[in-house]
Amino acid sequence: MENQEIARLIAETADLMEIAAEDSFRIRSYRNAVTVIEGYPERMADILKDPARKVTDIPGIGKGIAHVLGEIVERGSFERRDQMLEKYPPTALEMLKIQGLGPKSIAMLFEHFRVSTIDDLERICQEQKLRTLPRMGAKLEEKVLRSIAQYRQSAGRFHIDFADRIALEITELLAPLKVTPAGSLRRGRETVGDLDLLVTGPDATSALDTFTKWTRVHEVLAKGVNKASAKVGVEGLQVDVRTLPDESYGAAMQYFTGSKDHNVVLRNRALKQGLTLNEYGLVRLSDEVKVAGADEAEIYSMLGLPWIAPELRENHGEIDAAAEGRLPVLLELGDMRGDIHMHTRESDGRASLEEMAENARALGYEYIAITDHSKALAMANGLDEERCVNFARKVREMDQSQLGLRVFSGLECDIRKDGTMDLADDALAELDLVIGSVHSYMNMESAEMTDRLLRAMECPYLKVIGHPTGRVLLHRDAFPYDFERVAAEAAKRGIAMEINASPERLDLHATLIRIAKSKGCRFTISTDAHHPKHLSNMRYGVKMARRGWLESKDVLNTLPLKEFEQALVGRRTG
DNA sequence: GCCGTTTTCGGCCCGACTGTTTTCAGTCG
Repeated sequence: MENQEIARLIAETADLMEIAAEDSFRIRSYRNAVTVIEGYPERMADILKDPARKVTDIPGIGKGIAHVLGEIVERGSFERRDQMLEKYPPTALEMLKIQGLGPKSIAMLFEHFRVSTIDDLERICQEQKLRTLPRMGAKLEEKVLRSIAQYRQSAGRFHIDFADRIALEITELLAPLKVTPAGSLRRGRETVGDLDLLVTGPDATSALDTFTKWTRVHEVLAKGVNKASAKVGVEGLQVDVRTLPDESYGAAMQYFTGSKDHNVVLRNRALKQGLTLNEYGLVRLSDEVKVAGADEAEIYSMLGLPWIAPELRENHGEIDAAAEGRLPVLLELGDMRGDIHMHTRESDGRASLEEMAENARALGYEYIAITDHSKALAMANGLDEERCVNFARKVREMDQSQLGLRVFSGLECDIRKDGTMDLADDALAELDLVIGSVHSYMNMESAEMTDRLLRAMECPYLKVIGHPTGRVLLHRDAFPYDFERVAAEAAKRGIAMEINASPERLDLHATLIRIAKSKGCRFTISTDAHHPKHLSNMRYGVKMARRGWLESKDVLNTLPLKEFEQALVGRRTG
């Protein structure tokens, strides 16, 4: 049993305990254990097996959780979880994802109406019965119905890092066969509906057996000679594995990478040249001779095009651009020289400045900026003016030579409701880098939100707009505002737009990146890491930037240290 | 349930809003 899985079982139980109104501190301990276990570099199952070691030596794990771990590893569940599931059906957990409802309301709904599924909940709202419960009314019914619609829309889709992880696990499972993800994962879409994996190599057919017998496979949907489909993990991501002969590998990659729209245009182009393109190859119509198939680039080349990066294949002008030789030279992960949005224990991060720096250095960066939260985020223990100034001083006085890379003092400063910054100017002036972010009042009218952001940009110390649309993938939509106007103003003032690389956000997305670029904006790509392991999420931000047609020169944290400092760091009077 | 001890139990993060009230519980971040 993997740590992720163990953590999930405990987290679910904590949710159910909250609905059951159990002791909140006990629940917190469970939740704390979840984060510890998720982030722990060794498998809990292995530590439990080793008589020389004790899981209780891990901070956050005491006797109680140790017992729980033992039970989980032994039989896949534990006593309190079983008790909770007796009381509430597991579908009750789903309802926690609906905005406006918390554990108390869910418990009440269950008691009064036996509501335990999203469908039940929807019916109760439509029948206007929710409002008959104490402290609930028509507005809440509306809000819940809206949230249900959003929830349904995102159901069956998965974050990119999850799909990526599964793809990697299957690649390892099927080694030494060559496994390549195609589909939306290869194109770098921010969420993935199902995972397409192409497999080639000698004896590829046995790969289908290995795959369908894999312990993480939950349900086999179909299995033939060349293809198997299965739901993987309890999350139920559908994975399609196809085996292919070498000679059509390139054609299959091209075909299954998509997008559908890109492929339609490409096949039409082929037809005009007397060729037909399918998943087996590019074939000349006149004599049915296959002219390309093994190599993807060769297919594009035979169609008179340079190879087009998968991230661009959305039929958003990339085929014309390719034909006319004006494809961008896309940014690459290796171009990134720094990560300039991350948190430490000073606010809501999980590691120290030194730990973050050490891990960033291991990734080859030349510099980072530590940007903890400001005081408006009380729950995140945000910094007030005094702590902020002290932090800047501490960074200035630090002996950075030990760290092996340059650390900038920064802040992710809240943009308040009225567009003013959460901390006073004289405090912000002490910092190397100020990111301004919206974390509250996200349901403002578009015009109001536009004014708020324009006003924020009047602050002379603001250098970057953090996660500019506030979306949380599969959970919360972007807040509306006049993006073009804000982007134009940012460009004018030399304020960069952030591409937040967290797989939960990936904000900005491709369309807005292209709009912002057309307005003259420059960008930063950062992970918003709250833990050293999040630093590797940079690759998803880079994918998003590539989907937005960005080149290295568009992104400020590709610059070498000295130039980056000149471009973005330091005091400016406006 | 964990931690850190003043070794046997008390402390553990909180401010603000929202929708419902008519003084505040529940949700959110």
